[in-house]
Amino acid sequence: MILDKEFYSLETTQIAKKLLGCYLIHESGDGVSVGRIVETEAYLGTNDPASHGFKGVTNRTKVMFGEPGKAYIYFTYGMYFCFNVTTAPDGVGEAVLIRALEPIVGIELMRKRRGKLFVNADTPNIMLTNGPAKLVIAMGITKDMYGTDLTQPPLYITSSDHFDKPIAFDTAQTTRVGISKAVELPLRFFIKGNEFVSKH
DNA sequence: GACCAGATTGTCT
DNA sequence: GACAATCTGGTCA
Repeated sequence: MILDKEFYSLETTQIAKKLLGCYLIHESGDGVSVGRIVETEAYLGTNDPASHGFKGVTNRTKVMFGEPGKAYIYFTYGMYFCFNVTTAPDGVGEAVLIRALEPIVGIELMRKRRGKLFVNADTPNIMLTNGPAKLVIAMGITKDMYGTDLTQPPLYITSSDHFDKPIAFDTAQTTRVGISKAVELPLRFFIKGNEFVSKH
C-alpha cells in the first residue's frame, strides 16, 4: 500500500519513526529500484535551528512549506544531494531526511549508478545506500524531482507490509548526524542492529 | 582502525 | 564571502 496524505499529516517525529521498515520505490526508465528505509532524521520548523526550514521560506526550502508528502531534495557540499519527505501542513516547514536504505530490488542497477567504486565486484553492497547522498545516487533520484508527489509513481513510499510480512525490529533513537546546531535534539531514528545504518 | 584533507558549488548574509 | 543535514581516498599506526 502506498503511503497517502493521511500518513504524511501525522506529526513529523512520528512520521520519521513510522517510516522505518517502509519501502522507497523508484520506477525509472532504467528499471525499478527498491530500498527498505532503515534510518531517518526529523527536521522541525521552529525550535530547531538545524532545520533548513528554521529561517522561513526561501527559494530552496519552499517545498517544505507546501503540502506534505512531497520530495524535498537539496544540494550540499558542492557535489551531493539528499532526499527528504516533506511533512506538516501548508505554511509549516518540516521534513524527514532519509539517511539509509537496505537495498531490496535492483541491486545491480544501484551498483551501476554508484559508478567507479562498484565496478570492482568486491565492493560490498553494504556501502551502496548507507548514507543520505549515497542512496540518492543508488536510487537514481535527481534534483529534477524536487517537489515531486510521493503518493504516486514513479517515486513513492509504501507501507512495511507491501512485499511480505513486515520484518520485526527494535527502534533506536539518538542525536542527529553532521549538524552544528541543535546537536542535542534526539531526532534520529534507525533500526537497531541493521547493518545498512550509516553510523553505529 | 582512526583520523584527516580535498572535492566543488548553491545558498544565504 | 562563509558555510554546508557528505563521501572518498589517503596517511599513520
